[in-house]
Amino acid sequence: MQVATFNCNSVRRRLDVILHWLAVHNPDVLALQETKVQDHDFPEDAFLDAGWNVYFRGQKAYNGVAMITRDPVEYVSFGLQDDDGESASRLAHVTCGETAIVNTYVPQGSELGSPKFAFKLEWFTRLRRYFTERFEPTRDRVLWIGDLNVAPTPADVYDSQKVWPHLCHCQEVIDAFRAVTDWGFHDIFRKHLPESGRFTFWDYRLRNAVENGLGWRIDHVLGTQSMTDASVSCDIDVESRLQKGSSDHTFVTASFR
Amino acid sequence: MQVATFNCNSVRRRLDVILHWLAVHNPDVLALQETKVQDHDFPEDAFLDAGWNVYFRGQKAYNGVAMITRDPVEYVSFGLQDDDGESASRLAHVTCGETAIVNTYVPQGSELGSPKFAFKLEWFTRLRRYFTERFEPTRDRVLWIGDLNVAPTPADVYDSQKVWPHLCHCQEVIDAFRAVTDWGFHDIFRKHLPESGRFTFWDYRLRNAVENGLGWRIDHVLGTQSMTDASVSCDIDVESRLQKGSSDHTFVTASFR
DNA sequence: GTGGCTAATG
DNA sequence: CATTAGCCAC
Repeated sequence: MQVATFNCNSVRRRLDVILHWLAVHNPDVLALQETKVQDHDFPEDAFLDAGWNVYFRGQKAYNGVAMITRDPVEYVSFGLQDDDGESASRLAHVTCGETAIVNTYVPQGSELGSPKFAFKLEWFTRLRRYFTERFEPTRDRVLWIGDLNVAPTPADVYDSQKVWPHLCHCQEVIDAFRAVTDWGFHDIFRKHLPESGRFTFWDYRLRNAVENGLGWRIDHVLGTQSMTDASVSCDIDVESRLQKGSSDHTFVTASFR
Repeated sequence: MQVATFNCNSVRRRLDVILHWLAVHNPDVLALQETKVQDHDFPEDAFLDAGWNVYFRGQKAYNGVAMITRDPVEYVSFGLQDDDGESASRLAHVTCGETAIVNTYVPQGSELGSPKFAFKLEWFTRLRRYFTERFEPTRDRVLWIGDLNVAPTPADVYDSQKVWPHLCHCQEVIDAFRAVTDWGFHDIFRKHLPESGRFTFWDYRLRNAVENGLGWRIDHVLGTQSMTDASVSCDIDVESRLQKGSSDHTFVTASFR
């Protein structure tokens, strides 16, 4: 099984990029974040016409998640389900055979110490509860993927000391993230690619950020023990980020036995 | 000599289209309207690097004219010169050898009877004065080209009766336009292509307008008697309008002995 | 429909 | 730098 995640920064703007990537890589599941489109404007037919199944939930201008799958899924839901549906455009959950895949777009947090930052911290807490209430880490095959807006170690940022403390690289956020992983997630990406300098996001505002290594690893592939054991490789499609008309993030792929 | 006119609807958006067209057609002069760019943002280098000379005057968001020439010109000026420079982004005047070429982007007029409509009518009056003060129609080789925002005869609109009275096809505007041509301009386009249904502009908002013949002839090539006598052919590049990423107008070309 | 503008977000 | 929205013009 091959699973991928991509913060596409507008699914409409990135439609050709995504369809091309799907055609070349033919994954079982592609998880998208920041689709930035309301459901009635989602380019559903473009995916259906290319032979994919697509499940999505979005809102105007911000957020939005989608799952593109080769086979229809047995289960799909959106949101943390502890609210009135406000989180629907940040969490998509599908079941493919024995595997649950939870795709999240964790709030970015706006500014350290801001209300949105508090909301981000809470979001990790709510997400931990989401997992504890639904799964048993020693029993279930669970993948947590997506744009988690956290670079959890110094190896995950181009210059940890320089950026610290940052929205995605500060103690509070790392602790909040760790509180989720402590439930029972392992970093599948790091199992296969332990060296530093492997990034998944480069700010548009930094020119030649990719060439100069000015990136962040904030898009993740995490899994329970059984998923981690079953994983055989991970990869970042850096080339795609170098194309013009690309998202500021790129595709991260994981393969499983 | 080959001269062309093109309302490019943003020279920045249309840069590739224009450079490609220049490379293929290699005209002596290409007159552009609606460049929609301030001078400090005009893509001058792109034309210079391709071996062209370029003279331009624009403003923010609206209007803007440019002359692209194979050889440097002996004279260039902008505007009607009866104002504080407000008309500079609607009139470019160059001299190439014995020939004066005046490229205008006549005000569209917004709405029948509006202040902008009155401004349009005035503009033709001011333009007649521009010609009378500078040229002698029986002596001088003068070309008047550009987007004149007038379809002067029923043959110049897809359905004259249906659209009448329209900003670009009503008695007042036709009379104002005729007052200029009466000074001494002949319709060089019509000398070579007398049949109706030859259009240079198709509204973006009408789907398949070109295929359905829903166009207008509002981009013109007019000349004094000597220019008209020297003219050998005219052509509209309809194909260019059918490409995606095209302007709503297309290129009109005239060849001279 | 397709431009460009401003403003906000990231 | 690159999205979105809402505005305006043609």
